[in-house]
Order: sequence, then C-alpha cells, then structure tokens
Amino acid sequence: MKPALTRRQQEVYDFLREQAADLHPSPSLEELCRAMDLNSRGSLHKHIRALVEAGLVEPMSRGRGIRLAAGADAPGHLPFLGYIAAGRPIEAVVDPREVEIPAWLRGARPCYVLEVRGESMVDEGILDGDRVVVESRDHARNGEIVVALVDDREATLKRIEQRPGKTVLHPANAAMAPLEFAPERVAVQGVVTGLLRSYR
Amino acid sequence: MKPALTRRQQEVYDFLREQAADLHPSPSLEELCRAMDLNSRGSLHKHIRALVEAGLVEPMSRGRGIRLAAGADAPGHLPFLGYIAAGRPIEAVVDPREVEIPAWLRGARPCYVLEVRGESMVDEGILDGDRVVVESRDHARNGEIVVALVDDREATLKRIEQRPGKTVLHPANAAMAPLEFAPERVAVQGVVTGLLRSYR
DNA sequence: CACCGTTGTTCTCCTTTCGTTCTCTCCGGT
DNA sequence: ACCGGAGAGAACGAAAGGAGAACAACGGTG
Repeated sequence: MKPALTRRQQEVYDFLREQAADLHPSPSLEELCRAMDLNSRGSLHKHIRALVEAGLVEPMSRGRGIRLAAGADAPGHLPFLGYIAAGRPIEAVVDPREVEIPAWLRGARPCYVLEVRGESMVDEGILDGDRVVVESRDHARNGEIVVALVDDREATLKRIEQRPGKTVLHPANAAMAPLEFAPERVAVQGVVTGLLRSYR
Repeated sequence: MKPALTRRQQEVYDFLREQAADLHPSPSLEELCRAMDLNSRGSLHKHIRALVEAGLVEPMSRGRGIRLAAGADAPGHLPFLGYIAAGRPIEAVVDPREVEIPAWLRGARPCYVLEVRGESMVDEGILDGDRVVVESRDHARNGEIVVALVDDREATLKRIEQRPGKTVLHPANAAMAPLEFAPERVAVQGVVTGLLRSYR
C-alpha cells in the first residue's frame, strides 16, 4: 500500500515540511493554493488525499488546517549509523543505537544520523562532534551538503557541485582545496537535512 | 480528549501567552475583545471555553481574569521565545510557539529556544538562522556560551570569561573584538546547551 | 434598599470559511 | 488513440467565526 508519490504530491509534501520547520501554523487549503500557485482547491485536495492515504499527512478536519502526520513518520528516533570523516569510509558503529531527532529536521525519505569527525566543514558551521541528519538519496542538487562515496571507498561530507563532465566536492575549510572527479567516481549516498550539537 | 485547536483558538491562546510572558495581569473578556479586534464577548467566550476544555486555560472565576493553566507545555517541546540578534540589539519579541527538541539537547533546568540572527558567532559554528536551546541560569562557567544581558538593555550571545574585576564577552567573529565589562553590568540569562540547524 | 455598571454566561441568528465531491478540460507519454 | 497526472471551476453541507440580545451574579454609590 505504498503507491509512491507523484511529482506534484512530493512538491506539496516538501512545502508542508518547510512550513512546519519554519514554525508556520497549519495552512488551510486556500492558503496552500495561493502558496502553490493554484487556483482550485479541488485540485489540491486530490494531492492532500493522496498524502493522507500514504500516511504522511493527518486527515483534515474542519478549520484546523493541514498538518503533517505526527504519529506515522515520527517514532521520534533515527538510527545512529556511525562516524563520518573526510577521507575515510564511514565507521560503522557496532551497536545500533537510536538518537532522538525532532521531526522538523528530518527529510521526506528515510533518514539516519552520523557524527562528524574532523574539521573539514568548519567554515560551514559543522564542527567535530556534531551530528548530522542525512536523508537517503542517490542524487543531490548543486550546493547541497552530501555524504559522497568516492571510488566506493572513501565517504566524505562535502558541498557538491555537479557540472558537465566533472563533479566538484567543496570542503569548507580554508586549508583544503576543492576536489574534482569524473562524475562516475562519485556516488551520492545522502543529503544533510539537519544538524544537532550538544554543548556539555 | 484532545480536539486540537482551531485557528482562532490558537490566536487567542498565543495572545494570552504573550501577555503572561510580559507580566500583564489576567485580562477580562472585554479587554481581550478589544485586543483581538472583536465586538462581541459572546464570541470570544466560545473560544475560551474551548481552551478550557483543552486544558490550556483555567476555568474563569467570576472575579476577574483569564489565566493560563499550569504546565500545559507539550512533552518533548520547548517554548520558542523569539530571536536573539547576536550582533547588538535587544532580545526580540515573544512568539509563543513550541518547538520539538530532543531530550539530549536540554539542560537540567527549564529551557527555551531562541533563533540566532547575525554573524557574531560564526567562528563557533553558530550561523544565522540556527536555533539554540538555552537553559535558564543566572550564572555560568568560564568558556560557556551564554545569553548575556548588558546594562539590562542588550541581550547578546557570547562566550563568557569571568575574571576577578571584569567580565569578558567573546564574540566568535574575526571582525569583532571582545567586550570587557564590570561584572555588575553583565547578567547571565541562560546558557546554551544545544544547537539545531535545518538545511533547505 | 434600589440603582447602575461590570463581568461571566448562554442563547439565537447570520456570514464566512473550509473540506469535500463532482465534472470537464488539457497535456505528455507508452 | 488510450491513459494517468494535473488543473479549473461549480456546488454542497458542515463547521467556524462573529454580532448582538438577554440574563444571573456581583460591587459599588447614592
């Protein structure tokens, strides 16, 4: 019972997540229409209904807008898969712990948590010991921070730039230079959607 | 048991939270009417009754006042109190929403959430738009990042260094110099215990 | 005490909004 | 052609939101 989202349904869902992450109140159908550049509530309603059946959105009831499903996709915890450092493969952690992650930091697809080792992204505000929420994806948009696997050996955390004929991985550290690869050598494993840091 | 608030009910509830946060006395129905731009007490009373049934507001007594119920915070959530412009100005207005925060980012005492404005802490990995979890405290250890109130006017986010005779607030931005004050002029409001960032 | 204004409460009546369903059209792909 | 995704628009019923009147319980003033 998981018919997979269509293009527009995905757009609507992404927009709802954005809104929620920005602390906006649940929009009504009409507000959503305006935001999505639609002129018909009926059309939007079809998409919402699809999302409800997919378990991603709570069934609407009168007057309280459209809210993301809290129960279905929010066990509140994500698996902690290990550590990631520039230049080395991901160190898988033996004991599969789980980390509590708020819903507004998660992506649409399944997510997991990695802990950052090293200083390769300090200029982007990602420090040693930070935990990043990674959304499992095999593609990325330019400018996103990705977990990239180079030559099936080295997993790194970098900002990605895909250009015709080459893929550039930008570290965010003045002491390191951007790395260029043939596109075939770089496999995107996931995209960073959130970051958490504990002081203590 | 938990019918979820409707649109207007949420507005009324938010307004009451603002009032309470600013030490205003419990308003009467008519005062609330004027504040909410309503012409009828009866209409407002419907919303209040809904809030009472939701357990968010204490039942009114004939004397005077609409009081918030104690301990109505959702579990796993912390109040979002507004913005802290880490540059110079005062702490900003109250925006009484709640943010989901994992337990492992919270401190021992009551906590709240602020959103960071400005670049004064970039070298510590705190960027514009990040949300910080602040534990309410009136003292700090050296090296902790604190919300400090200087001369009862300016709230800033800085790393604190307390030395005999003077208190130094260190911004983490190469373009800004540390600020030195007499200890009496600096009041610690809270200590940063966690940080969250959403990418997208 | 009777008088008055205030405050909480309940009740009708009305308008607006919202979710829902329906039909019809358009476009792109196999 | 066929089909499914996507949008427009109309229409309906139910709920939300609001206005206003009416009423009981107080608190003061004369």
